[in-house]
Amino acid sequence: MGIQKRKAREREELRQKILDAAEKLFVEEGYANISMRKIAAIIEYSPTTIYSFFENKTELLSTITAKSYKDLSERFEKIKAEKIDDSLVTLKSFIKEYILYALEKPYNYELFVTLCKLKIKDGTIYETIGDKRYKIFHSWLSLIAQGIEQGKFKSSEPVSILLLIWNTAHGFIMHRIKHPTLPWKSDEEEIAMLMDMIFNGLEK
Amino acid sequence: MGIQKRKAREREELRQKILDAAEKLFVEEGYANISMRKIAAIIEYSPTTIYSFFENKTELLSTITAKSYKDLSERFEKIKAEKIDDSLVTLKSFIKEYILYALEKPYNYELFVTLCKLKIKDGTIYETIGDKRYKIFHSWLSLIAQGIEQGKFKSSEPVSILLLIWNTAHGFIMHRIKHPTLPWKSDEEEIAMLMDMIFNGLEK
Amino acid sequence: MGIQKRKAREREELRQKILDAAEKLFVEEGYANISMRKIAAIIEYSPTTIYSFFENKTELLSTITAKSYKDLSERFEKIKAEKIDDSLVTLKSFIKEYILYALEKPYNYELFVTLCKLKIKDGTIYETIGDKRYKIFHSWLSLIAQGIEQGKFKSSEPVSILLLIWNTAHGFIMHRIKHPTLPWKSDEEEIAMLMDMIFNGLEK
Amino acid sequence: MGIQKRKAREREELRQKILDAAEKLFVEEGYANISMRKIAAIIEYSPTTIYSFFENKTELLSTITAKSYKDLSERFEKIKAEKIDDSLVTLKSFIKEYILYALEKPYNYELFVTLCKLKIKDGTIYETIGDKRYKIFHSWLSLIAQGIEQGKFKSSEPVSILLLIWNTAHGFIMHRIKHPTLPWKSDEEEIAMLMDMIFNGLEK
DNA sequence: TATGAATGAGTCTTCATTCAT
DNA sequence: GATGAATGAAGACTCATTCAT
Repeated sequence: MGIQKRKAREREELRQKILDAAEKLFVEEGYANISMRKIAAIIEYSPTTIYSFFENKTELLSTITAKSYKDLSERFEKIKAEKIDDSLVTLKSFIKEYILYALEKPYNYELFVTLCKLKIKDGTIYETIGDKRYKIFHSWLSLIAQGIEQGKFKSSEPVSILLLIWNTAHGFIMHRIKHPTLPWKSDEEEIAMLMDMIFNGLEK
Repeated sequence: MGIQKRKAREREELRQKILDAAEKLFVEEGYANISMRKIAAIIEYSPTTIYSFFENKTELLSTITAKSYKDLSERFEKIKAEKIDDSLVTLKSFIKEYILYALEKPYNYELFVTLCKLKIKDGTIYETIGDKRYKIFHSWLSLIAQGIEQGKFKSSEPVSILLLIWNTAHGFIMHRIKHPTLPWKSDEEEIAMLMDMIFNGLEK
Repeated sequence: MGIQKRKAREREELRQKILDAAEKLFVEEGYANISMRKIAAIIEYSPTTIYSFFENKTELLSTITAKSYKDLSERFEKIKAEKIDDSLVTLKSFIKEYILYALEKPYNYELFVTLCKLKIKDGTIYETIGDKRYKIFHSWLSLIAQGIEQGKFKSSEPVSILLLIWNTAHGFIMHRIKHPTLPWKSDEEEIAMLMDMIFNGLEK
Repeated sequence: MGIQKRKAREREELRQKILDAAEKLFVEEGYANISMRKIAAIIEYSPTTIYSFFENKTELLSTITAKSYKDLSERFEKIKAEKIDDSLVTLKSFIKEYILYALEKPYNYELFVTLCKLKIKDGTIYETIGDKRYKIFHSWLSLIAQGIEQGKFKSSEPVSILLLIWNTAHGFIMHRIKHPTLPWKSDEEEIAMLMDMIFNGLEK
């Protein structure tokens, strides 16, 4: 039975190599320039082999996307696990983590932003990519709600506050990524300035 | 003479149809997926016809871009013409106009954002698309500098303030465009909330 | 009626301009790079205009070819007109003229060589381009025949002698044209050397 | 193993078919009119298939050319190997071989002649096709030099003699190929006549 | 008579995908 | 399970040619 196990393991490794190669291309040349041939060339297998793992290019790409999103999700799970009492402090670490992740893996962030569909209904936020559901902003929203209850915000509308924060973070991230030649300070400093503006603007 | 006029008009209309089709493709499939063939298919003419209007793909694309930017530029010229005394009031109308324009012509805005290259050197901002130079943010920057001199801002760094404002506006615009199903309030209200946050956050 | 005359003259001039432009392209960029568009651009008329003079590209090109050949023909007529007594002297001036013309208008020469069909039957030489018949080598052949009668050649076969001479001239011309960087002497000297070799080789 | 061998053979045959088709096009329509599509049509495969054998059109064409030249080269190596003492005798066999090869493989010869670039500097001859260097005429030149030293030629300029010989051979070859309906004698006889003319013309 | 407008076929090349093995 | 071979569709672009005016 050891043989079968090894085979399965090797196969899983090859699958991973494909995904890594695709992500590499994605990061280096952008979404539009991922080609099955190029992936095959990197892993030194024939293009056909890729098709034994993924139905077609679309499936491969959406697998990568899902992985990106999962990565981001997991980061947040870690923070949540730390269980900090102060709602705003926790919220701020979420935001910071979000921005840092985006700057670290800009292409993944762009993919996520491009493909994620959001809907908010009855104070609950639905986040879907393809068929899968996620819940990153869920925690943001409940932290904001807590903050409102504790009388910390000028506004009393959690959804509006969430959007203001999310939009603002996003704007910074995109410009930071797309205009690297602008005179940015260090990421730490930029994020601090941004946070200052946001929370000075929103807190009572 | 009437015949020639009509012909010229029809031709101009066709030219416009080409540009519209290209913009449509841009927004639906992204910059990389604009193809001469697809444009031709949309306008129901042969690809060759497009070449009777534009030298090549590059020229076509830069025409679209330049037009977007010119539109935006012109809006600002109008505001500037109104000559308001209070620097911050003027700045706010600029920002509002910027956002309103972007929401009104989202394709144009996206193109502009995608292709515009910015550089700031010695407190001057250089904005280039292809070979052409523009100067939209110029006025923002000097208004901010004025505001600083008048002791209105916490920070004394005009460039940082400019970037904070610009980023924030951009983040709102993109999300407002890309996630239309989110529970946005009216544009007026959203902009008001955004401005509140920004200026409460930045002003002394 | 002067008006009609003028119109006819203008039209003939335009036709000539087309041919000149085509020949220019032909000389500058080679047979393969003559395009109707380029011709039209040179004469500053629309491509369609050319079609009112020539059925199609093929007809235009064969017109040029015919003209080239006619040029060459006429040169020889001039020499013939000079009526020199000594058959070999006349033959030599023909050959020299042939080579000089070819070096002067190399593209025309190439066209002529490419398109001319030769047949020799019963000591008579038939030279055709398309449908037209010419008679350049006719005179060569009869001069050679005279030379043989006068006991000047080793061989007594006029056709073989003609071919030897023609081949040899052609080889020099083509290499002279195609390999301009080789260390050629002046055309005069090269031709003299060639003639020496040919006639020392063939004469008794 | 038999299967793999057969496959390899079939593939090699297909490769050869591509080269043959290209050569056919070259001769029928000229170098400029060889197109990947036309080749594909001749071999009844899709154009893409050709790209699995050759990187691009340039590589295909230079493969043909290189092959032509190599063929010719090898013939000469054989003669050289025979080491004959008399310089002029050897030279004559070289020339004869050159002509025979050209008549046997006229397409190859034409390609070689079309693409080979020659330069002579300081009595050395440089023969290049694309990037590659060859040395066919090298031996001719040194044999001629020997002949001069042995007082066999009227002229004492090896380069001029080489060119005279080469030009003359070329002229015969091209006409022999291009005008097959002329009343040529057998190749042997024609070559003999040509040699007679050349060497009677050049030798003391 | 001359042309502006339009096209279909062709140029090289790349790519996702399939199929027999 | 992996692949070599092959393809059809698409990419930008050029050109000879036609047709209505």
